[in-house]
Amino acid sequence: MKNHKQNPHFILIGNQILKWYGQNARELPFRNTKNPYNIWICEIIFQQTRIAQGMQHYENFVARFPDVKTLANAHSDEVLLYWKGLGYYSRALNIHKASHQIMNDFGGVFPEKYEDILYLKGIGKYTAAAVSSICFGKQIPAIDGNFYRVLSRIYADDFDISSSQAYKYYENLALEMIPSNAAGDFNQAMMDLGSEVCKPRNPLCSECPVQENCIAFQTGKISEFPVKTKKVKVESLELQYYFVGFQEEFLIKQRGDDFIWKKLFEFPTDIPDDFREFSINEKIVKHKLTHKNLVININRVVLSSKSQLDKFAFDNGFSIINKDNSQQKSFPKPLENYIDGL
DNA sequence: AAACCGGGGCT
DNA sequence: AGCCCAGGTTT
Repeated sequence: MKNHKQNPHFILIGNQILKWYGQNARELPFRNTKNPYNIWICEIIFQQTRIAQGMQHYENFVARFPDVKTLANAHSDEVLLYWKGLGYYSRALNIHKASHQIMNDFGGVFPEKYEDILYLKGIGKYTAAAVSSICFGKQIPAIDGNFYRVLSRIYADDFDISSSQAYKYYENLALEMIPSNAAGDFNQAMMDLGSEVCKPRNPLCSECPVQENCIAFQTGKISEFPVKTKKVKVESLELQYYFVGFQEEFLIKQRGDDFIWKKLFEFPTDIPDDFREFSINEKIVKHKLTHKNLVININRVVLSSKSQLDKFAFDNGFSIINKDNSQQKSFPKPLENYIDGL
């Protein structure tokens, strides 16, 4: 690995990026506050999630849960409901757990120490650094995908950014680069530069404040960086569901917190043998996740009376929900689509 | 250190 | 069809 500490320009680069940010910062709702609660929520929502995709969720979430206490007092099912469609549902459950940690371990006040923030569920080094720098002025770099991409291009680093060494490497580099007393703005500058200019594809190098110092650009090799060798394995999987309904009501059950779709609601995955002969395979839905290609068989069991539905639910531990109330539960996307199409 | 995890948007 | 995204947790 190269040693950039001998590069006399890295402080200059940090200042160039910060100056660019002063003139080109995106106007985002959470840029108007340094309230750690709001910054925390937005950082979690925007983990692995595009700004445009998560913006409405952020607005809805902080409107319903404006502070730690409100969040801690809510039921986890309602927190999940506000997460519907975002994916990585562990994030919602962890936010809820962390709100309890803040109430119990920090007297309901969001902690200011980096180590305390890192201790909270769902907060790793990136998020702890982001909150620390933005809300509390700590001189800590928040290393995210944008950071890797921008710096790997500037220095034409050809080592794998998904390797565990990359974090330490860029953390050390960033510490030399952050303008003093401006870590929060610098970290956000890297996010904006990475998403608006130094984009994964078709970067706008003509608008880049560090174009002259970017080795990848100067050597015409922008498209070769960052180097990422990790390949995503995609597994095919078949799921069975039985839609058991009568008139406007049907059966649901809450998932466990293992596998996918943690704590979301779904249809029965199995039914007693004597009902299977009355089920028809109504629909096959294909659903792509990042790591799994799902084939979902939705079988339908039509019952002949309300009392039959009630007995079915009681005997097998299912809950009954009315189609009109299904919006109040959080279903996986393909099941939500099925319900909407009823 | 490496594997795993949802969904949407983009090319 | 593959890649990416304001990463964290588990093994």
